[in-house]
Amino acid sequence: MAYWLMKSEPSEFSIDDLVKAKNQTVPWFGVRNYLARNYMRDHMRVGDDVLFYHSSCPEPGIAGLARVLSTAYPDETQFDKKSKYFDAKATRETPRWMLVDVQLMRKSRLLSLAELRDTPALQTMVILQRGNRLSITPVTSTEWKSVVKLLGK
DNA sequence: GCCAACGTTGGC
DNA sequence: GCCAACGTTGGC
Repeated sequence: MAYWLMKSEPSEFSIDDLVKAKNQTVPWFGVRNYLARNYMRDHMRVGDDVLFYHSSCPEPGIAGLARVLSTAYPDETQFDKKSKYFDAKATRETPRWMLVDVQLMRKSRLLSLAELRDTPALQTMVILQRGNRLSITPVTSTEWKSVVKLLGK
């Protein structure tokens, strides 16, 4: 069992969108970074736990808990000429971008970035390291437990 | 394969 | 809107 933090811009896809989504599940489309892709393709397993993080917004922070619902499969948006995620170099025979399905466990209070920074037990989080911009990062079990504790219940 | 230029991310 | 950080591109 592994733990992950996955960033989403709420203007594009928020925790409330996930609450409303069919089966409260979303294909994690739009990742266009190789390391983040590799985490999904090579390291995520069904049942892994996910921190759903809101980025590039007025109140960045953890907005809910989710889990990995599928193994990796091709991201359809890479084939869609009308999508901003279209990739001319990707083909169905040799897809370049893979994703997993993510299902809501529960929406939480917003655990703000400031609060994360103020929590000694969370200083090791990749997302808090200087210069880190990766949209998917591994989380340790210790960090996970600390976050759940801060969220309460 | 190097590396300068350029583009993107994302908090502030 | 700024800008630090870092990934990608492309000429050589």
